[in-house]
Amino acid sequence: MNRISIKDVAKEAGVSISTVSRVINNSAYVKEELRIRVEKAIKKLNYNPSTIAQSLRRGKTKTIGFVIPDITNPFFPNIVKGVEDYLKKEGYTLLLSNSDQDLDMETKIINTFISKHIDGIIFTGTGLYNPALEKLIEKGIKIVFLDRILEGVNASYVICDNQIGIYELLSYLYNRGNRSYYFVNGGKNTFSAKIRYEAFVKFMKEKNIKNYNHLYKEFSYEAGYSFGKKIKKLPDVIIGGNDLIAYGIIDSLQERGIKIPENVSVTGFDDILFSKHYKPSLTTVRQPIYEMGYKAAELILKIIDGKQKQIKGIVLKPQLIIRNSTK
Amino acid sequence: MNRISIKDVAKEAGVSISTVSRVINNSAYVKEELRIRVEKAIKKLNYNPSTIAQSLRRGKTKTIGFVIPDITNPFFPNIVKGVEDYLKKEGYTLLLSNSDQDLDMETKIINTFISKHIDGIIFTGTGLYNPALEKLIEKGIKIVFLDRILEGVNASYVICDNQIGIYELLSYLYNRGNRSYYFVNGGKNTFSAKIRYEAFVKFMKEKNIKNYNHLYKEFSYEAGYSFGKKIKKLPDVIIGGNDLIAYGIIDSLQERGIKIPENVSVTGFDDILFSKHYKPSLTTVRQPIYEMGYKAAELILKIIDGKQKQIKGIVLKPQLIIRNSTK
DNA sequence: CTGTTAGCGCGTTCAC
DNA sequence: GTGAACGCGCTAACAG
Repeated sequence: MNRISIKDVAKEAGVSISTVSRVINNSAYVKEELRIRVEKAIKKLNYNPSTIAQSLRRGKTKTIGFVIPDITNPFFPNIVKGVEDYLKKEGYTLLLSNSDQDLDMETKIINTFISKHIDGIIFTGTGLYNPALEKLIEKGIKIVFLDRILEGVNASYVICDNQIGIYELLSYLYNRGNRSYYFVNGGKNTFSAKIRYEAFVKFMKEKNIKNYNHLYKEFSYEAGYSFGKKIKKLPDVIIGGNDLIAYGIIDSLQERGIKIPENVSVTGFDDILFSKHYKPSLTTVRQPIYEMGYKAAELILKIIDGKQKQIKGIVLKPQLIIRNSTK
Repeated sequence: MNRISIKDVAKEAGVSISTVSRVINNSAYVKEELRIRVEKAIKKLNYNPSTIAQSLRRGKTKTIGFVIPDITNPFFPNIVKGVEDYLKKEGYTLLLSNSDQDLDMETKIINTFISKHIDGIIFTGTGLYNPALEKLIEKGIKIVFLDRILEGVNASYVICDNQIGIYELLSYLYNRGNRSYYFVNGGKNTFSAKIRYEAFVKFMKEKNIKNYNHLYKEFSYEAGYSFGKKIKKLPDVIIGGNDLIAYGIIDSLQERGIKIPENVSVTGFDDILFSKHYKPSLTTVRQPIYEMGYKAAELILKIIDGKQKQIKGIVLKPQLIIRNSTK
């Protein structure tokens, strides 16, 4: 249980602690001979510098907090991976925490992060405005919003262009002759659902389509499933707010003997891991999930390093993926 | 950018920093009046105690490191959730890191963890022996192995009883009249693959089955897919080393026009999220994934608190899940 | 080029 | 019951 400190190394090497510090950080020239002695001592004692002491001293922790709603939602692992990969590359540590879609938990996490002196935070919140965010800004902790923007909070963000995604999806379907649409969307107070809804309505107006419906439910398999169980009159296309919803719709319709895409087309949004293996494979809009995480990490570090002064929004392009759930 | 420290609070409240400290930690009685003044000051200044200063002082960080191979593998999100949920409940923080199945990365992570003074580590490694683990033990950092045991390392662990899982699966299949088996397994140097292989062979011997094959590949969809593309003579059952392998096998066989389970039964292991929605839905062995994480977190904290002195192995029971990919 | 020293924010004696 | 002072491990400024 004996933590080895810089003192022990100094003693072992017969130098002062500052010399050890210099060797560790390569912060000043140290005579070859001493450096070697220090390095040997470090090896011998199995010394690891204490990050927490360094952080206390430097006033920076090289740690980025990342708040996500739920890691078990298949959308997030890849985004986390993107964040982590970039941060690791830059010598930063990721502090990840699930908010479980709960505002209080979100607040708690933010406070923990503040206590832990994180240098910056990447925020994929529950979708509702959280006053704790002000505190963050007040303390000078940098923020990047990821996958959603929060009204009233003026901060940098990385999102995917949902409007274009919906537009391309609908254009494709429209050009193939589909004329009636049902949009089964995610939760009403989420950024993604709202923005997709807007893009949907805009397209309907643009093409002067009257035969359409829209419903806010939830971004889950079950939401899609329960919808598919009940729907009476089938439109040409059912748009799932995300892939999970589409899966649920497909399964419930198939159980009712309805054929996809022969009787009705079904689409998703996200292109998560299994969408290409679904039966039928899912026509959907691919978000560059990993890249979104990667870019967000890149952006937050830029802001922290002062290389990015103004607020910046990065908007990534989605990609229409045509598979076998549509005709 | 002005961090508020205990000093500021003390000044604001007109007391000494020790009094503030006592209020924060409830470590000694403080006169009602002062306590209230301190609490007011904390509120007013929006003060959060510095965890890193506390850690430095106390010599404990209330942080647990968790090494996993890859968060984008659908097996892991739930296990992470289990770990995180328990740790949060106990006021601990989780430090998660992906090793990307790379031994060097693993070592790097361990060193980072040591530098960060984690109090304990939950370890789901690449499967190969890592000398850096000795260092951990040497430093008195507690370890719990999760989902795998490492030969030669004497430490506590939480695993699922793979043998029973395989046994029950095979018994079921055998009792239904299946007599020839092909086991498409994960990577040769992983704990899970080895132990499942052993259980498989044991059963074959026990029932005196001669008509069986075994192959070490990889725990991935692609591994299963490439196998299914090539296999000539179909056995009664193809056992996938995990669900992903089974998915790949199913898809490739179906593409060849082979019907499942009519022409051949296919099984998996794990019961990840999509297995119940697969087509056909997958017969598999469910591991209590979330619970494994939860128990591991519970165990590591027990060890840290000194409530668990001896090395302890927790073995969770799997559950046979019969669905439509077998006959 | 190297050593001495102050202090980052906090908890914990030890006096009072 | 409360405050002053020390030190956790480290870096940065300063002195030599």
